[in-house]
Order: sequence, then structure tokens, then C-alpha cells
Amino acid sequence: MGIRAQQKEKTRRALVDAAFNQLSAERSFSSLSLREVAREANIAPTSFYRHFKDMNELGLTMVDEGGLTLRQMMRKGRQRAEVGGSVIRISVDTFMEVLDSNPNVFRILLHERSGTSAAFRAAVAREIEHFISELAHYTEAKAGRTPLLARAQAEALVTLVFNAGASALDMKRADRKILA
Amino acid sequence: MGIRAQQKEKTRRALVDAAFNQLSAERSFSSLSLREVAREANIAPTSFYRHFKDMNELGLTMVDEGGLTLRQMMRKGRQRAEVGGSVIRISVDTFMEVLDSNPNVFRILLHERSGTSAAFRAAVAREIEHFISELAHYTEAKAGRTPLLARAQAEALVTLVFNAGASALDMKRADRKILA
DNA sequence: CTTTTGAGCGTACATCTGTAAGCTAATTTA
DNA sequence: TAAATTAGCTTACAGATGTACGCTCAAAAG
Repeated sequence: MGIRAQQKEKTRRALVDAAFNQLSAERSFSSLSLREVAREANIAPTSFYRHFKDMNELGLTMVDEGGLTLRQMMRKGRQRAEVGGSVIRISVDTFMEVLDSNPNVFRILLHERSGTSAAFRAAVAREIEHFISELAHYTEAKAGRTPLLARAQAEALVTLVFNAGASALDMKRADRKILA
Repeated sequence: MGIRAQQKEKTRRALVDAAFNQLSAERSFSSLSLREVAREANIAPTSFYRHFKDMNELGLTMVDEGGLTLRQMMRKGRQRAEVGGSVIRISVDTFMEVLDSNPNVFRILLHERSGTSAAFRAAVAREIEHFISELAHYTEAKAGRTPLLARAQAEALVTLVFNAGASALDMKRADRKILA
């Protein structure tokens, strides 16, 4: 990759990271302005357009990237669990760890799931679907579930964990343990 | 009530209604501006302050009012069901009707549940808690559930229905029937 | 009847927003 | 080496926002 493309990628990353860093319990993606993100990334507002058509495009990138990150962490968790223990227990625990280390990644999925952009909602739904099918395939292969049951259980688990995750975001560590 | 208080109440209603009417799949409460709401209610922007301290206060009023409306409709549904039929079936059907006739009331609860204001999230959580305990009391009294089981079932049902409701918002009537 | 209150208005202002236009300078291409 | 490309910048502008201030005039209070 040429010097030029390399630098461009770096700035693009700075934009994505800046946006993720600005997310918090009090700040949703849709409340971020293009200028704020550019400021945090240390580029001129108008340079933003060299990387994304608009804030919407940035947001969709973040949803995709965030979903991928989350899935990778969950996969890592399941691998660690190969040794033994219930899939559910492991999944829940891993998820709680994710919540602790990457709250903003979860936040954007959670918030935009019920957001105002149909494209966002669809993107989040797609990511959640990935979670479900990965988990279902896992229990099918490892625990010998029938496809139908595996799917149904995975769906229920992901829905529950997602909702519980939302509550957990507002909790202190001690209360999270009880919730888990 | 004096003429004056009467007129004030009328304007206040106009504000709340204006805000509800501006909600849609593409427009969340937090994206509404004070000026937009005032415009829709046909008052000067600065007159808004005669009724609410800020947009936040309006929003909390809407969450409270919306939650109340929803609960009343669900109660009506259960009464209609006294004649016979499963509580679950009736609850789900009633809820779908509500979604059809008052989508914006549901929208604000759904969206602000994962919103950026802790006060909003708490308010929504309180409303959901109301739903749960009302349903639990009902099944306890009518179907003879033990308190613990009634509570657990009510919690699960409300969570599931709420999530399903979110999906249903994006569906056409035919698909909603399948979901129900 | 006189005084006080307060809902609603108009004006004004500082601040922020997205984005258009055009330049610069370094990299890439030919 | 010369020409073309392009990431990032500066300047600029029109529009929107929240809200301070002070006025009016009808209703309420005394």
C-alpha cells in the first residue's frame, strides 16, 4: 500500500475512533455532529468528506465494525470454554466482560436498533442475526442440538442477553453479577 | 377552573400533542427542537417556557403520559377478555392493536429506553415495571398463579412483547399476524 | 374600580451546524 | 522529469437553535 493510501487509512481510523470515543451513556451517535467528530480526529470539518459521504455512512461503518468486534469477542469466549462448562453461562459471562471493556461498541448497536434510520435498524438487525446463527451453529455442533431447537434457543438467549445488557449498562459491577 | 388556567391547559396539551405528532419512524423525540414543537403548536418559541422548563421536561411528561395510555389500553383488553381465552393471546393481540393505533406512544418508550438521558431511561423502566406488575397481579388473581411464577412469566412476556413490538413497527400488517 | 399577575409575543444575539469553492503541496502516474 | 491526482486546509455563508429581555393586555385579586 502506497504512502498516500496508508495515511488516508490512518485518518479514516482516527475518524471512526473519534466517533466511538465520543459515545457515552449521555451521548448517542445521532447526537454527534460532523464537526465534533472532525475536531476530535484533528482534521478540518470539510476533510471529513474525503472519507465518508456523510455522518450516516460513518455510522453504518461503525455498526458493521462494532458487530464484528463483538462477534469476535464472543467467539474467543466460546473457545476458552471448550474446556467445559455450560454454553449459556460462558456466553453470558463473556458478554458481561465485553460490556465492561467496550461499552460504546454495544451502545451503538443497542441505541440504533430502535433508531430513526431504517438503514441503521436493518444493519443492527443483520448483526444480531449473525450472533444468533453463530451461537446456533455452535450448540448444534458441540452440544448436539437439533437445528430447530438450537436456533430457537440461540434466538431467545441473544434477545435476553441483549436486553439484560441494556440494563447492565446502568449498573455497578456488584449488581451486574446478580443479573448475570 | 378559571378561564386563564383553562387556556393554559389547552396550550400545554397543544405542545404535548404537537410533540407526539412529530414523532415517526424517522423522527425521535431527542431530534425534535424546542422551536419545531412550538411552531407545530402555534405558539412563539419563547412561550414554550411558560409550560416546561426545557425539552427534557416535556419528554418526561410524554413518557409518563404514554405509559399511562398504554396501560389503560392493555387493561381494557384484559377486561374484554374476561369472557375467555388465554391471557397471553389476548395481551399480544391487544398490544398489536395499540401498535397500530398509537405507534408514536410506543415509539417514545422504545427509543428512550436506550436513550441518552438517565432520567428518561429510569422513567421508561418505571413504566415497564408497571406493565409487569399489573399483568402479574392479573394472572395471580384470575389464573391462580403463585406470586413468584406470575411475576416471572409477566416479566418474560413483557420483555418479549416489547422486543417483538419493536420489530413489528417495521412490518406490514400481514407480517405482523405471523409475528403475533 | 384599581392593582397585580402572567401567558404569549417580537426582537435580538451568540453559537453551532453542514457544506460549497478553491488553494496547496505531496504523492502517484506516465 | 513533467503532468495529474488528491488529502487536507482556509475561508465563507446561509440557516437553525436556545434563550434573554421587555412589552402587551386580558384575567384574577383586593
